Amino acid sequence: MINVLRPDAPPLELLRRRLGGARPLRSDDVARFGSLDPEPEIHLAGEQILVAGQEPSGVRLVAAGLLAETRALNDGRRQITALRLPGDLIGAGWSHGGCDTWALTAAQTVGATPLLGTLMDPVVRFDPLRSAWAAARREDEARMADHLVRLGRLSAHERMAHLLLELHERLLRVGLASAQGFPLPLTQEVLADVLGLSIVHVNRTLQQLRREGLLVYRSGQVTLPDRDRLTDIASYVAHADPPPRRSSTRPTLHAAFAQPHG
Amino acid sequence: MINVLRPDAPPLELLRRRLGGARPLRSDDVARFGSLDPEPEIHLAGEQILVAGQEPSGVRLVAAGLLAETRALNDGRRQITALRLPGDLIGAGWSHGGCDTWALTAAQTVGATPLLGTLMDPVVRFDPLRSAWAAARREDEARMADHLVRLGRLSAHERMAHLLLELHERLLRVGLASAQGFPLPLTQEVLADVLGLSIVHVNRTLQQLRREGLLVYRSGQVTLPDRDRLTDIASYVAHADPPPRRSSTRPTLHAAFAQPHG
DNA sequence: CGTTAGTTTGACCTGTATCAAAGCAGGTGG
DNA sequence: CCACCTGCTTTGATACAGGTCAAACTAACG
Repeated sequence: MINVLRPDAPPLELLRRRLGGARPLRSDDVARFGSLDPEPEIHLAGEQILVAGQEPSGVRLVAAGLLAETRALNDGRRQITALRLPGDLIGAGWSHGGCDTWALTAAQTVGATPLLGTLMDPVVRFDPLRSAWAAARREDEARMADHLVRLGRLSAHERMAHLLLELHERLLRVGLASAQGFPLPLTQEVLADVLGLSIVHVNRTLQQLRREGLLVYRSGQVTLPDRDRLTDIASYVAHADPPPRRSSTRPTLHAAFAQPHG
Repeated sequence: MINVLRPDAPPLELLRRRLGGARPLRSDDVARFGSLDPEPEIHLAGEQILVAGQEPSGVRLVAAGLLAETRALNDGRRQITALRLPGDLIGAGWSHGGCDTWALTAAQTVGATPLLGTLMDPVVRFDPLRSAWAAARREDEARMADHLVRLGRLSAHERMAHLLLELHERLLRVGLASAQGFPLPLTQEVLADVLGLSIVHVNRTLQQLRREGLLVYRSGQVTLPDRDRLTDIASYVAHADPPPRRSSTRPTLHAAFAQPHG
């Protein structure tokens, strides 16, 4: 039924891969805390999963498919603040404030509240899973900062390259990508809403990447023939390993704000 | 010494105001958990406070002055991912991943690790301070989503209006703004780096707002003569009270991503 | 086959960036 | 007290990235 972005592994294993960032988790590291809800929920493509303002009841794990968190303006403009892939968590503490969550493709989610609830239990301290969980949260925030830079300071090309690399990295971790590429069943409209561009310009940007031999994108399947060059173009910094991000180039943030005058 | 953006209240009271969002905290709600470090730290304008990649040792409260979290690209482009005002927290769990933190003005921070550490202590459950803390984290995330929308989908004018309203709201809460305006000792370069615009364009945008009678900005002091109109222009949604953000206008996120073809 | 959602193309327009230079403090040293 | 820096703001001229509009093309789907 859900045949695209369906991992080869069961949800719990997916969560293990996802949370095991720097140092992999053993499967009992995860299982020890309990299990996921037995009954997964199925979402149709285009279905709304979480509503802005309405505090979600708990945490759910994306088991298959692709979700998006969106903000919409009255006039129809829309911004996707995050794409959620299999292995990602949504709901309390994970979804962005004031955003709706939609299924971009047919999708499947399973409840993870009890499992992640125990994780917060006081009895548990200094546990591999717990620190993995904290690391995952930190990564999530760092990716949001990435997104801010993408929207604020990168050109359309750089943005697209950057996004593709991010998705590749994330899908790779949960076993949904190969070294060369990954499935990406997205409309150009969705890409536009992620990247803060118009549909038409997304189209042209994709074409240019193709012309440059940096991208093959056919029937929802992305191939990146030259990741190094893309990385270079996008100033992409991987998050996989510990992120030793170098600091600012400009030596100081020139200050002296004593008495500006507007 | 630090005379701009210095609250009239001591740091602990500042924290109380800041965390008491929807329902105000009583001062002993906060004090009960301990006190802040006795020894505040002074930062010169332009000084770097936290370095990207280097996990900060704990949490600090901004007691006075203005900080920025930044990401920089090799070629000198820079994006400010967040402005931190008095009352805000920085460090573990609060600062954005992979960002440097700078003092934009002379500033003062005080350690809050022990206080907020006890807050996470298991013994404490269902406490006003704890839920205020959680709400503050949620708001922080929502503001980041705001920022994403600002950069991705708003025009220069809308961005500026939106930012001014946000700052006003935040400063108001900690008692640093009046109903009409607030101090904003920022360079146009900094505004540009927040809004993802060029310095020159920030200047022109400010001028237009002035011409329209929506903004007075002199010697680091902002006045907003017509907040309602600004709110309208920017599609600004306040965060102060519980945020009942209405959902998308477009009824569905048209899907059918079965087999797109790039 | 017609319908519908998505992609592609072309022509054109505009918001914002860039470059360069001039104005304006406030701070410093003579 | 003036003259000069220096950092910031303002202005003008010009270029370009990316938006908008409209229409044609393509491919699924019933």
